[in-house]
Amino acid sequence: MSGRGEATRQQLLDAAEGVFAERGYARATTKEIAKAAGVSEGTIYRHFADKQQLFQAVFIDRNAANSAAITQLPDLAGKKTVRENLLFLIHAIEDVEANVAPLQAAMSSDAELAAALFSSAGPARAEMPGVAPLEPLARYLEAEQKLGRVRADVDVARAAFALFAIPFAAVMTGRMARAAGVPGDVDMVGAVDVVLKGIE
Amino acid sequence: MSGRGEATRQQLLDAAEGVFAERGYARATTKEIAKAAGVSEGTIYRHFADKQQLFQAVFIDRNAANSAAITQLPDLAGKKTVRENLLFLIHAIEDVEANVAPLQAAMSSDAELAAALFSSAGPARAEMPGVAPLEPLARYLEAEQKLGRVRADVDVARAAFALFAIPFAAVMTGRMARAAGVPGDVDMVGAVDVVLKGIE
Amino acid sequence: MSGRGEATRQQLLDAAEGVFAERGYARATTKEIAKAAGVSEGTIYRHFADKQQLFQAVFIDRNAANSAAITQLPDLAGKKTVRENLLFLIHAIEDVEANVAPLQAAMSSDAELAAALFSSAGPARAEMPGVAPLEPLARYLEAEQKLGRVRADVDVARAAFALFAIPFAAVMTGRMARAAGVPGDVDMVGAVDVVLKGIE
Amino acid sequence: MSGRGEATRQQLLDAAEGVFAERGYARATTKEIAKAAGVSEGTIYRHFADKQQLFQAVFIDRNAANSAAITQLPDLAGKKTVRENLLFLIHAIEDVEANVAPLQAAMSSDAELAAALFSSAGPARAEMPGVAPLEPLARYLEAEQKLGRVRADVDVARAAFALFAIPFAAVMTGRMARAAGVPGDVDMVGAVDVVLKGIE
DNA sequence: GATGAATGAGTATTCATTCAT
DNA sequence: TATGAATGAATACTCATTCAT
Repeated sequence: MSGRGEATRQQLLDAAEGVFAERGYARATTKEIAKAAGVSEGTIYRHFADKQQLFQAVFIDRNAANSAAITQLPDLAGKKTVRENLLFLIHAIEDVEANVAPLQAAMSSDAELAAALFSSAGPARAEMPGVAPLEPLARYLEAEQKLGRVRADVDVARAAFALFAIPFAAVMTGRMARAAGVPGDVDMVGAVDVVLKGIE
Repeated sequence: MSGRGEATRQQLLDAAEGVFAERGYARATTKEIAKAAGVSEGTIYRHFADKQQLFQAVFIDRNAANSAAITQLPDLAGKKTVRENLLFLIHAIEDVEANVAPLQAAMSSDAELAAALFSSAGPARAEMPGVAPLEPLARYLEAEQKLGRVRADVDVARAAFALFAIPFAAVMTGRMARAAGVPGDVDMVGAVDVVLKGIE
Repeated sequence: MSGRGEATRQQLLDAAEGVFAERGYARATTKEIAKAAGVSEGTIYRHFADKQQLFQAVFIDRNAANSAAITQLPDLAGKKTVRENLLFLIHAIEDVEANVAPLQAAMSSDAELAAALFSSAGPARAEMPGVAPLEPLARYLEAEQKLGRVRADVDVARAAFALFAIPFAAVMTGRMARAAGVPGDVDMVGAVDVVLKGIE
Repeated sequence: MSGRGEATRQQLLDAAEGVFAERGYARATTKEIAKAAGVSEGTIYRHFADKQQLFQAVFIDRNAANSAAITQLPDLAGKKTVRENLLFLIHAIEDVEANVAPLQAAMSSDAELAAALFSSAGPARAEMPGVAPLEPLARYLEAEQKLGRVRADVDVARAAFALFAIPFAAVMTGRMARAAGVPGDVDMVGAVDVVLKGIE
């Protein structure tokens, strides 16, 4: 809320996000982050207790922005076609995952880091970054079910997972493929259409 | 003729797999790996040029065993029911992913590592660990399609991805959830049933 | 403005010179150098990119001081006697060589080090440490030749080498003898007198 | 004197000389020496107590061969011209120094190594490798002096050093120059001629 | 005698973190 | 607040040496 201090904090968060995403948590050095933020190394420690706290801050920050975007999506129910809405949703999830994936990867390859991050306040599963979109997706399907645009015998939770899995897997395998230097494009739309047939 | 040396190599591969999975690539120290293998640190370098090569060896080793198991699964076509076969396949994929996931995570959080690993002999996407099951799955669906047990208008490649995404996402999110100390069980069977409805 | 940092750098240069001279390049450990300089090991790398650059810095530093002393000696021509001047020169060269010899030894026993040191900016032979005194010596003889105090038929370059070789060999063999625990004194003055007879 | 054992010992000495000369003592690894000798690493220790003893053996071996060549040179006195004989001598010394120089450099840059080498039996200065040629050279001059071909007022010891210094310095500076990638040719003959003028 | 697998002490270098200015 | 010099613990890797076969 104040001037100088808050500004550098934001610079640090932005710089850190980029470096963490590019290099991974372990390979990201405080030196590089400081340089990217245009501040001295010592300055990091005036704003964050240590590297882990900086990571956590980035993670929370990014996730807040993303989940805000997704949470209000169930309102689409009833408008346009189900297919259009679902494709919209799927791409939204893809964006979210693409944003969080690098941070997630860093976390999931480092048990200690993950544990430390969630140790104090074990978050509800719904709030867990990366899985967060599941809930709004289920609620959207439920809404459409009430409107009769989704079959009554569909288990919305299961269906939500089947749909969510598509952009999730697409982003993850895409990352790996790119890292390996292989073209990793996936036809998400086609895959969603398959699932759609079982739902509508 | 392959006595002492080969045995040590195996011990190292086994120990390394565990440590890499637990700590991630960067946090895994050669010291810890050597200790877990019950050998001295120097011994690692008699068997592997460096840490990266050790990781690569573990990765290839594990993946070879796993993909062997999956590749011969398309033969199931025509036997039992499609649902039984698919559930069997999905669980097989789950096993594979569960095995490779930790190494994958280690890799995908470290772009440089991944690049180095696949740089020399860029593998075809089909051989890429983690995505390898996609191909056999598609071939299985194709076989069933010819037998009339899968709808003719289904794009088998897209459907395969939709199915593959389920155990893939289940394993990955499960790992993350466990790391975060949250119960992360997913009803894979239910999700597969949703997709099945669009296929059969 | 050049306070703390510059002081530490000087301490490091001084300490490193001693350790390199005593132990040779390879046997000189960064640990010992740091200890001798009264700083931590990490500090070395804040001032020098690596051990080799530290050595190079020491080498250049020492040589700069020494060659400055010698370069202005040709001005002696015409004053005192030729013999007095030459003996003065010869002792000056002895001092220079005594200073540079340990570093030279460290270098000449390590071809890769030497190559690396001079690779980028291949210096002219005249500037090469250890041989640097040759040129001023030749110029002094030339000046005396014009004054008629050195025979006209003397090739000054050759004569300079014959004279230069005396303190050079004296210092080098002296070092070796001392290392071997043998008294290695050489009568440089007598040797110079022999050469003088062929010149005057 | 026996078959296999003695042969491998010689192979090791030859290989070691090459590697020591090329890499210097510290940079020379037992692995590389063993490979160059075409034997296994362990074999070295069947023939030499440790790396230092191997170095010592090489050093003594090489020096014995060289000094044998030089010791019998004083017999030249009276034959041909003094200049021809001296040039012949100077080139012989050059050869000796060229052979021993790398080993010498290794030694003189490593006080501990030198001390260890000469610790047990402190050799007389005359036997000290690298300075060994001084004595025969002095004796040759003395012989010529008696024959009246060298001036009576010349101090043969001093003159010997002045002459010896020329090939010594030529070889040493030549090594350094070559290492630095600079052409380091020296006109030894011209330098000797200068000294000759003071002697004949 | 010879091998080569195993050792473990040692080395240069990195990097998160601290602290005087 | 910010700096950047200093730290020191940690790390991957090397290499002379040992020893069972």
